[in-house]
This record gives sequence, C-alpha cells and structure tokens, in this order.
Amino acid sequence: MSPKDFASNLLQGVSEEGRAAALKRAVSRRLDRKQVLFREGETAAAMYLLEAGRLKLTQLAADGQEVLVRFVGPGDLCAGVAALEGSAYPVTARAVEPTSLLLWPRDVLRELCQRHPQIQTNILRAITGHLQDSMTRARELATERVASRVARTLLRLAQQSGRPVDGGILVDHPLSRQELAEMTGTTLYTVSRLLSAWEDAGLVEAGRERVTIRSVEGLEAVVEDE
Amino acid sequence: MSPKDFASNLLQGVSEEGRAAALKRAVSRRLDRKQVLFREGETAAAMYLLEAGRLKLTQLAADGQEVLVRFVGPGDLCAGVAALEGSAYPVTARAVEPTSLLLWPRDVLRELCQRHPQIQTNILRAITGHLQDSMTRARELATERVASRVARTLLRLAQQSGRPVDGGILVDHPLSRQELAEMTGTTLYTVSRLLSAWEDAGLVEAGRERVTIRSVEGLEAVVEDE
DNA sequence: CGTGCCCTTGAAGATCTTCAAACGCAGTGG
DNA sequence: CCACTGCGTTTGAAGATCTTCAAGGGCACG
Repeated sequence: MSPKDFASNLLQGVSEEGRAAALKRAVSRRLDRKQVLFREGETAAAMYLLEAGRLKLTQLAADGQEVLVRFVGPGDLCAGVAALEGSAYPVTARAVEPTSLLLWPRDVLRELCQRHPQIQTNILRAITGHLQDSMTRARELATERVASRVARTLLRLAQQSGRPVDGGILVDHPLSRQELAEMTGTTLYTVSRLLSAWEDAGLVEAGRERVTIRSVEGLEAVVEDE
Repeated sequence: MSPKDFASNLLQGVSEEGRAAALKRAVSRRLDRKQVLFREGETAAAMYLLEAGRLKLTQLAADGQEVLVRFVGPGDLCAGVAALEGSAYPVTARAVEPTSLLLWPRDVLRELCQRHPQIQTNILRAITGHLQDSMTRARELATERVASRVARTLLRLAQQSGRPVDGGILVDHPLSRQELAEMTGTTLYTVSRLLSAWEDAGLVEAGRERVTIRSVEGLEAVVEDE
C-alpha cells in the first residue's frame, strides 16, 4: 500500500502519472478545533480531502436552527462538485478536532479532471454515496421515531469513527447532545433523556461530549421495536 | 431549438456528433398509468430520460411504509448512476400517468460516456441537483412542522408541474392525500385536515387526486409562520 | 347499480417539545 | 490553590402537535 493510501477515494483507478500529478498539485492545510474551513453560501474555492481529524458539515434552516449534515473523516472528500462547478458551498465545514487536509484549488481541479477523467468518475461515486445517505436520512426522518433515529445514528458513528475500548466502542471525537439532536431532528433534551435511559439499561456510557456504545445489539433492538 | 430539446439536461454541451450518436442509440418506451418501470433492488439495466408524462420514485422504509422520493417529469433523467455503475436501483419507478421515455442500456451508456465525457458531466450535475433536493428535504423534515412541509411541497409541485387554470395553478397530474403524506413524512389524515382548512381559507381547492393552488402568497405565509 | 378507492371528520391519546431550574466539570484568572 | 464562570448536561412538569383508530360519505368506474 502506498503512503498516500488515504487518497484512494479520489485516486483509485487513476494512472500512476495522474496520481503523481494530483498529489504534486495538492496544497496542505491544518485546522484547530472549532476552526471554520468554509461557510455555506461562499463561492467554492477548492476541493478538500481529509488526511486526519474530523470536520462537521452543517446547514442553516430557515429559522436559524443548525442541522448537522454529516461528519467528514480521513479519506473523505468534501466540496468536490461545488469546486468543479464554481458554485456556492452548500454547507459550512468546521473542525471538531485538530485536522489536516489536502486541497486542490478550483482551476487545478478542473485541469486534473479534464486530463484524468477517472478523477471525475471518483467524485461522481462520492456524490452518489452522499445522495444515498441523504435519502436514507430523509426516509428515517419521515418514518421513524426519535429513539430509533438516535440509536441508528450512534451505530453509524460507531462504524465511521468508533475506537474499541474495554467493553465498548467509543465514538472517537467530541460529540455533544446538541450535535446528536442536530443529526436526528430532535432536541438536546430528548437526546439527553434517551441517553440517560440507555445508560441505566447498560446500552451506552455517556459523558461530556463523549459516548461509548456498550451494547450494539441493544441499540439495534431499540431501532427495531418501533 | 432542436426538436429533441427535452434532452438538454443530458446533452447540453455535447458535440453535435455526440448528440446524434446518443439519440441514435436510444430506445423508446411507453408506460400506462400505474405501470412499473423498475423496482428498488433490481440490478440497473438502463438510464432513462422522460419525454412526456410523469413517474413517481418511491422507497420502502424498514417497516414497509412507502416514502415518495420525487416525481420525474419531461426532460428529467432517472437512474443515471445506477446504470453506469451496474448497481441496484435505489428506488421503484412507477408511472402516475401515461408516459413515454427514452432509455439507454447499460453498456451503450458506458460507451457513450467514455466517448463523450460531457455526458458524464451532465449526469454528475443531475445527481448534484438531487443531492441538494434531498438535503433540503431532510433539513425540512428535521426542523419544520407538518403544515410548513405540506405547503412547501405544494408550492414546489406547482413550479414543477403546475398548469395555470382560471384563478389558480393546478398540479397537472394525479396526486392523492396519501402521496402528499408520503412526500412530507406525515399521515393522509393530517394532510386531509390541512387541505380542508386551507380550502376553507381560500388557499387551495382540493378534489379527488387533484389540488389547485388558489393563493401562492397564502401558502408562503403558512410556510413562514412556524 | 354496486363496489372499490379516496377522502373526511371526530375523539382519544402517544410522542415529543418547550420552559424552567439546577448540577457539575473544565478551564481561567486571581 | 481556590473561586469563578461558562458550557454542556440533567430532569421535571405542562402542554402542543400529530398520530391512531373508528366510522362514514361520495365519486368514478366497471
């Protein structure tokens, strides 16, 4: 495996020459916790690929409420289409922990995509994945109860960014009740109550901006018993 | 304007030769009302472009409830990525009125995309639009009340498939309370009550599988006053 | 003329939000 | 080192919103 293996989502199937060209033209950048990478509505300047750390992408609702669209982890792409089309970023991106990433300015990206169409194909694949996720999310919001949605979200976070610890899986980045609420379309109060109940039942262990899943099966049962 | 202008979403920016090649290799097909074009989970056989009529795309929730993802109208693409990747259709497509469309079998589509990369770019653009829509939908489901969501949905339908009639805009295809409920994450009962109230207030006129918007401003006010 | 499908409406009650109050840890500054 | 302060969290109580269930009406189509 190459040392630049985290780039596989972007560069898989690209010729050796294309990979080299892409990596050579990439710019490196670091972000502190809570630092903003870009804001919703700004004209897209670049496409980003995460090396390490984590971003959260949010959208503002009409009434000012924030909605958490997704977390972006190592190897994930971000703002691919907005950069290609030169349109506005559809979300705001903020680091939830110290983060390092590569970026390709808009014009560089366009040139790379023209010379190496497989890169565009890979961006298309990434977008398709996000579309699937978004449809799944909308379907769950439309048909499931809050408890199911929160349980599902925890299970998903465990998969995406879970770190095994003794007797459980820790979601390995800061995660507040408020953020869980913004991911599931509910309030921080309801999330707090659910976590308290699940803690009593031995399904999770909850701390300040920390959640550890103690029983995956238990949470799956919560998802089922609508 | 070309007689094949409905194909602009797919063929804009494609060379004259590419447009000709694409149209030559397209297969024509007709559907009756309620006829199924493809089902969620089947391996994708082709990409579709609507000439006339309307499809509805639905997804099944875990508990068997149907969710209405969107309506597809003339000029709209459908199943582009699933066909390119040879994966499963993510939704079921059903005609809600007599419909005619063009289709490109999977292998033909792949060849066209290779020879004319702009076609793939156009598919990427279409998918991006759907991603935006889906995110908007999820955000609304997460933050807005039922009345707002139903009102918004009616306004959107008026834009997409509205036909001016005396004193209003008719949504120009069959549209049941159940379908409106499946679009907005509520029940047919709640939709029925809302439409009855809005009819009394003079905002809409509702019939069997028919809705006419009498006051766009009135519905916009419903959206606002959360 | 019946039958099926779509629609309406009432009543009861579950689910979830809202508001208010208070707790406790983490980091800061005295 | 301690107190202060901010922020994330917890919990109770009240009540709004929406669903669910039940019953019935009416139009369209065979």
